[in-house]
Amino acid sequence: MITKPKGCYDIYGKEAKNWQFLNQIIDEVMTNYNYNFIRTPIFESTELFHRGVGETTDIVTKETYDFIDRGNRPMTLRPEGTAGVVRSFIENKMYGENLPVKVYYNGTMYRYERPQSGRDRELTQFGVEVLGSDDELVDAEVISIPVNIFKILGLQEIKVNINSLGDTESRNIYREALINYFTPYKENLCEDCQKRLEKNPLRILDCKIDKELDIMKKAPVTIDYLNEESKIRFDKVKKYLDEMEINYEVVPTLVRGLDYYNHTVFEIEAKVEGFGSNNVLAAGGRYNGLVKLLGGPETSGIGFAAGIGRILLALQKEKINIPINDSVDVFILYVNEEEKSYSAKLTQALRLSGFIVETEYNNRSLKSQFKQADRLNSKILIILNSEEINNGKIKVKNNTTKEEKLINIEELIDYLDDNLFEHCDCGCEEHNCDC
RNA sequence: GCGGAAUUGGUGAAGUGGUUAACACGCCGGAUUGUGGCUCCGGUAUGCAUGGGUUCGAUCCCCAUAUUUCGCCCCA
Repeated sequence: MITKPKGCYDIYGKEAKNWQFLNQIIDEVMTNYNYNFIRTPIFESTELFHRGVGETTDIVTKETYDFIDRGNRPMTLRPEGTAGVVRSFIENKMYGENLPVKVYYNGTMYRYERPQSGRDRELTQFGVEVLGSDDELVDAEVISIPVNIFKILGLQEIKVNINSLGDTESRNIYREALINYFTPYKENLCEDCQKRLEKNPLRILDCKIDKELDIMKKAPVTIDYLNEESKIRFDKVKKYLDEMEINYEVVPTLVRGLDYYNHTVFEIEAKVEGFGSNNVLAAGGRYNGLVKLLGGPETSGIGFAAGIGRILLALQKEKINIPINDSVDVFILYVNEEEKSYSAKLTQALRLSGFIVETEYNNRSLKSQFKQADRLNSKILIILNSEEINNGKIKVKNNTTKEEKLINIEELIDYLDDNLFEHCDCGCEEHNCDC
């Protein structure tokens, strides 16, 4: 048997319905925020990701899907969404447009990692990028997007963590302070942290092994190293979040892995029991240096990305029922070939009239067709009979009330309207109107 | 890249070094020869992930591979 590649998943059945529902919410929310959809290639030149992320990190050296195309060009399946969007921004000279440019994407990303709960090799993320504004209001707005989406979905057990890394100057001073602080205690740190001390000292604060050490608790905190300007900036972001009535916690140990982040960073965690260790549903931050790094003009940027799979997992763990339509309006039953032909004609006509129509495809017994109609939650049954059809009649059954009627064929649409839609008393022709 | 656990029909699973691999759900058919969701009867695995090995014989023991799962590293 040929199996799917490691760390990839088939989405089908009920899960596909949940998936579509979530995507619909995302589209609606992004419309309200007036963000435009952007679609960029699933693979880009390898250099884009290497420059954006930094050559030496583990990410680039062992965690991307790289290949050489037939024209000998080094290519990489995109591991994240930001680099492609920023490339597009630069290449299409969007910096000449009305700024800021506000876009959102929703697509698959590829990371060559060891799969575990909440971490796949092919993952789907949606995310936003705002390019061309350094305003604190944008920071707050970007954080509010996933918060609002989760609120609409009904997720309760989530937590918003924010922090500020400050501008480049603050960040560098802080980094030095961390190295100076930890170096005398190097022997006390775990093996991994000893390596981190040189490679990525900010990450030491995140360490699961060393977090109980006293030296951790007294370690320098980002916020104390912000210069005056960065501090004022961060205060404004918090003020706007307060105005939006968004609950958050300032977590000084929250750092992002990559160098291009500055100022605001945030992540939203699922806190529901049993979620596992990969519990960050959405994460992002400000990256004012990235556009320039990738060859564009000095342009501020901020964005976040959220994993579709993890959000669905969180919904499942919180036992939130997603309202999906798993019923059909009409199921057409038949027995003989003449009736089957009529079914072909009728399904076509009803579907074009906007009804959800099912019929029998396996020539099963009438009894089985009734069972099948129930399995599909059919609201109306149409039982075809050659003799009745030839007399211009058709048999219909309301599967809720079990009331069965023989009606004239011309009356069918009216019958379906009456039985499928609740009519209001206002006399208008609309179904389910709000009056 | 490192470590632990798992892998039996469409599904949930029981089980054993030796002729026909429980049970349940589901599905199909029949009882009811054109009206179902209850009941009863019958049917339903190219055979226990794949490839090697040990053995007279392996689904069961050993090794490898694949996939899944839980952690570590990393987390864009």
